[in-house]
Parts: sequence; C-alpha cells; structure tokens
Amino acid sequence: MKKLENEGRITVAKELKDILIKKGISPSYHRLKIYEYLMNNRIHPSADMIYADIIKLIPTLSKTTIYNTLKTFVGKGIVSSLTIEDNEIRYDADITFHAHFKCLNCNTVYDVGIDQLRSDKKLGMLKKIDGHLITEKHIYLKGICKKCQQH
Amino acid sequence: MKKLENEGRITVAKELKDILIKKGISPSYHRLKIYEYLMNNRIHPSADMIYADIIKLIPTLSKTTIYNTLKTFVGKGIVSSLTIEDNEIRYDADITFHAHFKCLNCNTVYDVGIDQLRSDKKLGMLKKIDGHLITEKHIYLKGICKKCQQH
DNA sequence: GTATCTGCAAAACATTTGCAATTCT
DNA sequence: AGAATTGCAAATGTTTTGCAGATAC
Repeated sequence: MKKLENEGRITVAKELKDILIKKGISPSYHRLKIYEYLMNNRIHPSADMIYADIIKLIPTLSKTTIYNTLKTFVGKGIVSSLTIEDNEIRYDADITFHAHFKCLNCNTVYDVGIDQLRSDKKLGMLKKIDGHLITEKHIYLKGICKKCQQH
Repeated sequence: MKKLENEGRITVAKELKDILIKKGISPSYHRLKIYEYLMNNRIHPSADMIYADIIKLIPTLSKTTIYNTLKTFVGKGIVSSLTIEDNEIRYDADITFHAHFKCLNCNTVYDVGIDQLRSDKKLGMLKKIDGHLITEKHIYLKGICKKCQQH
C-alpha cells in the first residue's frame, strides 16, 4: 500500500468507502482493501495477484472472498473485467473507456487512451502505439443482439 | 458438413489442403477436417463445440487432438483465437481484421466489419451496431512493448 | 524403420459452489 | 438473535502434459 497517488490526486480510504456505499456495497474491511488495492495499483491484476498482495495485510484472507468481492464489484459496475489473457481474468478499477496493450514478452498490460487510437485514422493499419509494437488487435463488443431484442 | 458456401464461393477440401501445406502443416485427415469445419462454420466455436461436431465424423477423435491441432493452427497463423468469453477460448478461421459482438443473452458471437465501426466517428460513443445493442466495449492490442524492444 | 500424429489418463489451473463458522449491528 | 460476510474444502470445467500406441512416408 505504498503508491497512493492516482492521476495527480490522493485517493483516501474515506472517498473509496463512499463510492462503495453509493453503489450499495457495504464497505467491509476486506472489500475496502480490495477496492483500495485496485484503485492504487493500476496493473490490471488477476484474482491471484490481488490475493497474493492483500494477504500480507489480512493473513486470514481467502481466495473465495477475492472472487466474491470481484464479482460484486463487476456486477455493481465499479470494476471491469478484462479477458485479454486466455487463462485468467484481469481486473481494472478504471471504468472509463480505454484500450489495453498486452506485451507477449513480459506479459505487462498497459493502458492505451482511445484518443491515441483515433489520431490514427485506421485502426486496421495501426502498427505501433506508445512505442509498443502491435502484432494482434481484437475488438470485442458485448450487449444484446438484434434477435434477442425482439424476443 | 452441410454449409459449404463461404462468401459466394465454394470451399473445396483440395484448396484447404493446399493452405495447410503452404503453411508447413502436414494435412492429416484430422487436421483437414478440423480446418474444414472452421472454414465452413463461421460460428467462432470453442474446442468443445468443434469436438462435439467432428466426433460424429471421426468416432475415435480425442479432445487432445482438437487442442493440439488448434494450437498448431494458431501458431502457424491460419486461425485466430478469441478471448471474448471468460471461461473458454473461441476460434476463428477468418484471420482478416474484424470486430466481434457477443450477445450476453444468447451467447452468439457475431462478426462486425471494421468499416462499420469507422463509419461512426467515435467508437466510444457507439451504442448500436448491426442492430445489436452495445453495453460493453473492449479493445485489446498485443505485441512487444517499448521496454522489451530495447532489451 | 523412424518420425510424426493421435489418444488415453492424469495433472494443472482458475473459478465456482455448498455449507459452516464468524462477524456485525 | 438475525442477516450478511467470510473461508474452508470439494467440485467444476477448460486446457495441458506425459507417455504409449498407431499411423504415415
């Protein structure tokens, strides 16, 4: 829990607690710490990464609680889940629309602003972004299809 | 093995065999049938869906062969893998750049042309496409990051 | 006849579920 | 006390691995 800065401002536990309450999530100690971790560590961690770090703080923590909590957060819309990996789900407390870049060598997942994507006219032609060499591009949209809307 | 049409032309086994050979993949019967299945059934199937359908044709087929073959195909670049689901990998024989839409109700994965995406200026603002209602958007880029390029 | 391909069975994981124990009010 | 939260242990489901048998050239 070292890095408390977040885009120029300090994120204090009180503010995070209020976000949870506003979304109808009772701010238990575990939930607060998990949310705080996600807000302060923008590394798109997996459930296991979150567990490995927070257990240092809460020795009795179980992975079930991590999974329960993440499901609650995603369901309430304060955290989004990324399926950029093929074997595990990554989580992101930044719910604004942005793209992600995964390095196939070091497995780091970087944030990429959409404005940077639009500056280049054709996403299909894009070969590099933020200095990262692109070899694969995926656009996944989700929602309710035409058929299902008609019943 | 009913639908043999593919964008106006007939895909014959001979052509598919030649694609495999050209890519350095020995065209065994199993591989040919799996590739043929993917080319003729553009439904973005999972390994299990492919297995369930092809075992009707090859009763001795094993899932290991499905996984081995798909790994070979993806490695050689004639099939791409989609991580649009959070619990299984979907496969697509269409390796041209296009987006995918997954219905959260019926789980169908539709193709979406990128030209359709670009006609709308801002992907971030997009609410509907091909009549499908969009509630989630993900852009995943992969490759080698800036740091890893420098060694 | 040697290399490749296939398939069984078991293992390896991430995630989920059932239920009991704990905590909070 | 009663409801919500947590956690253990077992189950689930997908994908991987080791190895033996089958097949192909």
